[in-house]
Amino acid sequence: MKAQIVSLIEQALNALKQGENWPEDLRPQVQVDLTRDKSHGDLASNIAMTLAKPLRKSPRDIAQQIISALPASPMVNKVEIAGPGFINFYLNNSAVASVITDVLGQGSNFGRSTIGQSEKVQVEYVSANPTGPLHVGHGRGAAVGDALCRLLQATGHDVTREFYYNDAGAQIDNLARSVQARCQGLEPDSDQWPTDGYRGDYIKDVAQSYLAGDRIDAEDKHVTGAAEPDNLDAIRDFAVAYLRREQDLDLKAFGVNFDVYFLESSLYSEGKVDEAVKQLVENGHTYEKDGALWLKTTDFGDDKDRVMRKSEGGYTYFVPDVAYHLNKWQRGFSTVINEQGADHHSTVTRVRAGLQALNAGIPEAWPDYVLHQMVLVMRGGEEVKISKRAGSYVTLRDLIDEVGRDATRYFLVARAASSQLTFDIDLAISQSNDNPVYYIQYAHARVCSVLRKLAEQGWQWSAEHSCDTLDRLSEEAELALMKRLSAYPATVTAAATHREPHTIANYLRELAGEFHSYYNSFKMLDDDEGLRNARVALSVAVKQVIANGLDLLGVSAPEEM
RNA sequence: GCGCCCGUAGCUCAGCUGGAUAGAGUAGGUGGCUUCGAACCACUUGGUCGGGAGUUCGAAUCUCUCCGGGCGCGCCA
Repeated sequence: MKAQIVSLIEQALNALKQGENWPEDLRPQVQVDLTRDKSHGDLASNIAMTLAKPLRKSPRDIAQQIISALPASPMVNKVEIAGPGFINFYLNNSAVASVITDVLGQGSNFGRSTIGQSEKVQVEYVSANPTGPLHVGHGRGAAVGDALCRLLQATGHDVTREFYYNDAGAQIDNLARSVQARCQGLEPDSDQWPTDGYRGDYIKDVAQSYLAGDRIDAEDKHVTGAAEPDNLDAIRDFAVAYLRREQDLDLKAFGVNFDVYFLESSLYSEGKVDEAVKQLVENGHTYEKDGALWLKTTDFGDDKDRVMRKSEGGYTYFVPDVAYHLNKWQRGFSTVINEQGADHHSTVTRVRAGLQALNAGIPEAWPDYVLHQMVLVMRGGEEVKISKRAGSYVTLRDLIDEVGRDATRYFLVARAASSQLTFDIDLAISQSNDNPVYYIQYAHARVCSVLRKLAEQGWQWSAEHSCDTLDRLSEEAELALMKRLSAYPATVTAAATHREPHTIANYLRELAGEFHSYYNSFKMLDDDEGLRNARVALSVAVKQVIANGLDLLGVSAPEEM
């Protein structure tokens, strides 16, 4: 209905443009918003105020001209000028109620759109190295990244979900030596414990499994333990596969899946790293200094140049990173979104600089980044430090087990990624009934309950027939609910374009709140058949939109609780 | 010192590309189940939107500058 009002205003403006001598280049953007206060009507536009300066007239005069030029519309009851020059539109009830017909007709497709035009988009998220179980920070990345993917799919993008991990290099060597030490019966506090070794108890589990000769089946790796404590290579392969499998299980329990697992080692084995380096050297953006090879990232906005090849001969991590992103570009992803922890934000400039230096026609601001800030974990009133090496640790699986999958996902995705997040485990566990996610789910379950009750009473209801009775919905609460429902599609597209899945959580909270309030004030299953059918239709529409929205967040919509 | 993020009610946080009297949860207070599920609702207490300056019809929102907190600033990833 918003689009129709915008169209009416545009027609009025075009008419005015003929009569008046408006500047040619004046192309006003018509903005129409749902009003916050019902005394301001249903929809309002600030167009007159934005035109005041270029036209050198008072906003209220312009508003009056626009109103006079507005074409008649069956959905508009009244138009008023208010305040400094707002144009307020009052809609008739049937125009507002048409959203119910839309929701019931479109079902799970309500809110979905094709604005993405099947653009190939890749989202890389989690991308944890296989050196330990996933922790809360990874959980936030998983929740945000997955919700982003769902949003992009809902808006018509062709989405690929990708997980990149480092299965070679110094960290993996540390891992292998740590497992080996456990195989030899060493404890982390031993003098002989490897420097920078991983001290967590899970290392002991890996060692035991290796010595037992277990077979490990991870998503992309299958390894049998060689049971030889001296064979560091075998231990390395086994440990990586073991921890990859653990992460797979964590992600599966969290309801997060990937299309592609990309191994850093493949970039080396397929010569992609050497190719990228060669290209960078040929393009003249590198130089030798102190026995190392440097990339002049300062040519592309970095504050200092970066070492590509260390004096000992190995590449620094960002070289395979650049090769990896070149590979993404070559795979045809016009948009790539990297969801990462903000502690790695320094890679953004570096990767982009490397890609520019390749001179491969990649846009300067490519790829996109969504960076989430740190998660502060509270337990027993104290902050739990996350340290893999120390082994003090809140794993994602602990959270799922203790708090529940739905609540964990909701908590981690309900806040803006740019804000730090305090996850109070005690609160999430002990007061789990006051959890906002249950509040939303409860609204859904309530409608399901109403439908069960309806059937028990022997009453019939169908979406098709109820549409004739929607004019019975005239209570303030009902009109407000319907307006809220009609705002859903725009909420979805905005969340997708701005990459802000948390706005869906906000929307659902408000929708659920309005529904609970409505439910407590009015009887759904009224004896009056017309009124009853109309109210049930509204309730079912609310249930549908809650289900659609929760699905975007990866949270379930239970029929009973 | 430089870069990024944050600073809104006691606490945790929303406030869409600037819009009409700043919102929610939680905590505190008072009420509401013989009636569709009380995991709910109604009312109520509580804020110089960190400070200051600027941009304009209008700023929590944009710009600048201070103050405070987080995270980065490796020939680690």
